[in-house]
Amino acid sequence: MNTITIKDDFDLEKIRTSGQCFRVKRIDIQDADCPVYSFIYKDSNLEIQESNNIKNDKKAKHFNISCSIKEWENVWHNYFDIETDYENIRKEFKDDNNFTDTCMDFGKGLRILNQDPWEMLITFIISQRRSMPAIASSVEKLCNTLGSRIECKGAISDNTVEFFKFPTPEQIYNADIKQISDCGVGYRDEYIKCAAEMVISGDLNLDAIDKCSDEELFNQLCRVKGVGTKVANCIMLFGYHRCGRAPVDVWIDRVIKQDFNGENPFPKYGDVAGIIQQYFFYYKTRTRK
DNA sequence: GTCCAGGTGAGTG
DNA sequence: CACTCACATGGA
Repeated sequence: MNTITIKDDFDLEKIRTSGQCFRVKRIDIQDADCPVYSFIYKDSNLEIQESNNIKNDKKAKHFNISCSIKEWENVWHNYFDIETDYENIRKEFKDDNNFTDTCMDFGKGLRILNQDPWEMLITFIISQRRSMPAIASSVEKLCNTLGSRIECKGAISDNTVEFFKFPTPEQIYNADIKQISDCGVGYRDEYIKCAAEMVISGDLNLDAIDKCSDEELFNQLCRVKGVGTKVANCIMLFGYHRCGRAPVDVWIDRVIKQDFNGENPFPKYGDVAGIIQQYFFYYKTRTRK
């Protein structure tokens, strides 16, 4: 176990409930000040726990992590988007209006994660017309049924933990359609299998399109059945870190109508529109106002 | 039972 | 282009 220090603009509980990641687990440990959070990225599993032992620094937080410092730097530092200065972004748009200020204050500590594009593609195909808990449930079933099992040692919560990787395109394509359907994905089962076929055949190269412009990347993603404007923007924001993209779902639609007089505010946020959107989304879904 | 959820594809005008 | 409608399922 190792210890790291991060600027006080990083909140694990907010990230877990922010609606961009659906496999983060919170493990409440008896007699511990802070819960342990478990994250998965490709083959890697991270357990991370805020440490309350060192409380002398107000501008920084300290965390115990299950991985090596090297793995933190190689994988998780980028995953959590540590290099981006969110405080500076919030400062830039402060006093824009009351609502924006409230949301940015409320959501301090959120990050836009750098997640696996393939996982984002399937996860957000599943997401349409579903609640966040329902999405999480389907994704977990998909992993547990079709994904490869991994055992890793040196965790915080226990000596060894097991987890399931997100299923590969091959694992999904080779699965019986009923296995996919049994994950509770409804009519989206065919979309999921289709997407896997496109990736396996090379028709859609998820690595190569990382180099594309926003417009071209958007168009490529929309070629997949079940991927429309909103889902494509989610994949771009959470899988390709295109922070100028602001997905408009039912919640953000309410923000535009209720809090901006029906006028879409996102164009004026430019290349951080997706980040501002995330503050709005988090506030709206948490408070349900 | 009813209503809603991080919407989209297909059909029509 | 804009508009309508069906769509499977689970949680509140």
